[in-house]
Amino acid sequence: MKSTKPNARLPDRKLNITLAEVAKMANVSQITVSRVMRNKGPISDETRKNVMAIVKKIGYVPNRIAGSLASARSNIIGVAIPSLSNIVFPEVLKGIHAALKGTEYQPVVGVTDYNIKTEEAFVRSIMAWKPAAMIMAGFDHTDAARKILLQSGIRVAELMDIDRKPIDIAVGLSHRQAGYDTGRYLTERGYRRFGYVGHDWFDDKRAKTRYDGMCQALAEAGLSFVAHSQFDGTSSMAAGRNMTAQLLAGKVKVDVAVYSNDDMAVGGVFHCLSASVAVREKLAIFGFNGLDIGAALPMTLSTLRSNRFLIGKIAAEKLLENLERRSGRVVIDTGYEIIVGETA
Amino acid sequence: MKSTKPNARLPDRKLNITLAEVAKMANVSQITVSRVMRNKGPISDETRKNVMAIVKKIGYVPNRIAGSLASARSNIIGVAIPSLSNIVFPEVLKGIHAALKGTEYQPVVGVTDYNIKTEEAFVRSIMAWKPAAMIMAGFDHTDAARKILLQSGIRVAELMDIDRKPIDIAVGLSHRQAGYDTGRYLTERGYRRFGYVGHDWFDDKRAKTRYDGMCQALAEAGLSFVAHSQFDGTSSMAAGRNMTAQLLAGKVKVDVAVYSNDDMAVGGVFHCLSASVAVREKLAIFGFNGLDIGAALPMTLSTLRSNRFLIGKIAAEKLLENLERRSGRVVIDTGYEIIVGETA
DNA sequence: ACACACAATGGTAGCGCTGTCATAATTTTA
DNA sequence: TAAAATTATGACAGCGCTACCATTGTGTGT
Repeated sequence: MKSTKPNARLPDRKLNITLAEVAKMANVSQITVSRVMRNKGPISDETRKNVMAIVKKIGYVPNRIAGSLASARSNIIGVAIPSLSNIVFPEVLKGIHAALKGTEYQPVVGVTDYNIKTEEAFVRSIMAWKPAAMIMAGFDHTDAARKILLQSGIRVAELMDIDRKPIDIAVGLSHRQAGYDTGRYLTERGYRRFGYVGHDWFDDKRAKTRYDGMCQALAEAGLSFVAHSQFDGTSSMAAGRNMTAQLLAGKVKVDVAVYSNDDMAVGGVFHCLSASVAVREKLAIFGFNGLDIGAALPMTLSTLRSNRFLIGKIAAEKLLENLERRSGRVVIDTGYEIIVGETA
Repeated sequence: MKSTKPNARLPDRKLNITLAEVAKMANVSQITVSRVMRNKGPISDETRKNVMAIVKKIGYVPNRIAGSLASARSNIIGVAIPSLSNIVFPEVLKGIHAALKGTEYQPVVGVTDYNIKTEEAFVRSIMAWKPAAMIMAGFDHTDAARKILLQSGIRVAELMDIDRKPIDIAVGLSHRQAGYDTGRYLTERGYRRFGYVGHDWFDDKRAKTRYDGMCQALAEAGLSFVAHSQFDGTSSMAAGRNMTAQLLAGKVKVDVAVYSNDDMAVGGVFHCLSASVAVREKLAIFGFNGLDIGAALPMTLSTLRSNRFLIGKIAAEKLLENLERRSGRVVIDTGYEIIVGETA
């Protein structure tokens, strides 16, 4: 025994109870125990009861690694999300967990930090576990990652928007349409001098798509954004506050500010509250996402609800519904809804 | 060939490239390829280059399931958290991901919905994957779960507080002490008539512990809470708003409200803003957690920073530092810090 | 009474990899 | 220059389970 080696195999390998031992104790074959554990194939009630009694007694836990190797399938579902900081993604995760609860499937989450190279590494690493399916939040992948996903043959759901062509399944909403509807809503309410308060579009292409949609709606009304205040980083309430201050300090006067999302918009409300700018009378505010905080604010936030929980839930359900990849692509629109609040 | 069987084994099993094929193509043995892939053992530069070229060429991805079975160890780290709704837990997850980034380990997250039976089911299910370690957010487990964790022999980190005795490693802060310090801070600032605004303690024992700590500090100053407004559910800004309204509507007048956490406290600030109650002059507000929103508010929130990210990060680092369970228990205090804001 | 279905069980051969030990070729040391 | 150490590689036997096929017994229809 070399003392330099930190560990030979598992500590006290013998402690691991195996199928074979259960089988011996129950006086049946291994395959019978296997069938009992998996509830598969015909087993007499008596045999089942005997086997289960022994399983309980000695605390046998099947080794899924061995099982997966033998059956060439695992109960793992890979989930790649860009960030955990933006509350939106934990909510998607919640939906996924909700759909997977009670099933045998386990989500394995990778955080990509908005980096498609990191995402590719995650995809590679998870593929080594022969996952049953994959969920990707977003449509930006490296060519290599896309190829791996395509060739794997397993189902792949790409979440958040439906404005781009998916590998297999897309679940989300049309951000272009959402932006367009936001523009329509605000022009119909009589706003004319539009300002945009946003965050970095590089990592958040969807914010850009919404912006484009809004521009279209404004153009149709003979309008356009007259001022921009864009933060060079990820969205946050603090950024929303600062960028709003900047927008209002500019020479061009605006009567409504459209924000890249609710975090930024809430920051805008906070700025107005502390700078005594009358929200709506002096500056109307419109967000995106429909976070809970919007409804708790001193004045409820006008925004557009994206159904993040639903996106995750439906995606996972759709995957489980049919784990074999079918021929055509599937696009599921989870929709959205304008929340008429007091700020716009 | 029976057409009733949906699939024999994996669809097109032949497409799965194995070690053996790489070995054959490279004219070396399987074990040599294995060593190249794992960067383990002595391999000549030439062999390595040859093998890697073929791996790249045919897109070989090692099957970790087979590897784990053979080596009796996996790179999975189980993570049990009670919820994804409370932003605190995604932040812990962030810390865990940060620590695991660049290592071979993959966290597998289970959400328990504050239910220890659900937690136990997750522990069982994850144990079937022979995880390298476990991270549990919280100390409440069923006896069965505790037994499984104890007997597994793997390292187990229990997060969030250090007021209770851990199975193996505890990482967090003393909520009792944090509560006590909150009490001291506020009494020293001259507040005398204390109100408590909280949420359900059943799922959140730590909130109760903080409350107890505060009571002790108040008692030492000859004081005590004169009013309570407790919400029968999980914390939220909306609940904080309503409960604050209720507190102020009560007969007993208070000059400071201590909240069970920042979500509730922010709700309190919102109520004051919309009901024109002068924060601090009429009602001082103190939270717990130190969320980002507190700093973005029209008036910065006085609160106590718990280092959630750090808790997750340190826990994961500590586990990796030594994956064999040692003799004694380890307790790591990640500390906290009172944030002196404008609300108290 | 006989073929035929079907329920209940078992034998066997892997799944794709890694641990262990063995071997051959080289270099270093005394 | 022989012996020891080191480097580079390979053979082989599993890891613990499940797919596949085979085998036995029991009831059913005609």
